[in-house]
Amino acid sequence: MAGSSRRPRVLPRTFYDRDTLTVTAGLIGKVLVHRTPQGVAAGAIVETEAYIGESDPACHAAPGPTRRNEPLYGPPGVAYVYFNYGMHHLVNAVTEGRGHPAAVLIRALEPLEGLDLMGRRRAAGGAVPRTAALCRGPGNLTKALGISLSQNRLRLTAPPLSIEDWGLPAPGVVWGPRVGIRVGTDRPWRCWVPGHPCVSGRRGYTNLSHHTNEARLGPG
DNA sequence: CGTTCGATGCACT
DNA sequence: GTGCATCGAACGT
Repeated sequence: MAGSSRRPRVLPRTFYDRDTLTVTAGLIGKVLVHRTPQGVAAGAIVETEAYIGESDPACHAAPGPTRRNEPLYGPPGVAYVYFNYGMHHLVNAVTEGRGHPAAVLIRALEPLEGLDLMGRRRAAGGAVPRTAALCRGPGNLTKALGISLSQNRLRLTAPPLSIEDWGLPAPGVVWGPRVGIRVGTDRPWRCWVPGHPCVSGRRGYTNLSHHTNEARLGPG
């Protein structure tokens, strides 16, 4: 089998330098990896959302260039991390870029490596979440992987923070409205693996497409 | 099962 | 001063 010798391959910048919805779906099944002195933490991406351009009212680029959203205007393949609600860090992969500000929010991972480390980071005095919940939700996955503003603007095409192809089978995906936003909710730019227990939202199987009328096989 | 609501810090107007 | 690309506990049905 040719695949048996396949080594993890870091996605090149050209992967991100494409239509954002293509990247949004393409990232499903790829692996987000953070290598730190504490150890390696990695998980397969199972849920993403696209934020595209100044005309998208939910995109941070909507007000035009500001100090915070500057990475969106830079080259693709870079991490855009920001701090929200006074306690959560959210990580995006910049796409297109170069004057066309857009990014893919990474919303959930299936934990693959460094589960103990993730559990320690998530517990923080409390109980350790079960495995499926370690990286469920954009705020939870950054905590589990140790991603904060220190990782803002890092290239995703090289360690310590990278997105890689580990040769996992490409899962089927569905599309639906983005969640957690108050504007731009009409755009079906959320992409996820239907029924996957690590997808955010009320329990894994409430995310089956037949429960979400707007869900489709394509973003429209 | 469902919905509401407080925590908490910072970018932006 | 306002409003968050959230989370989880605390409630109501």
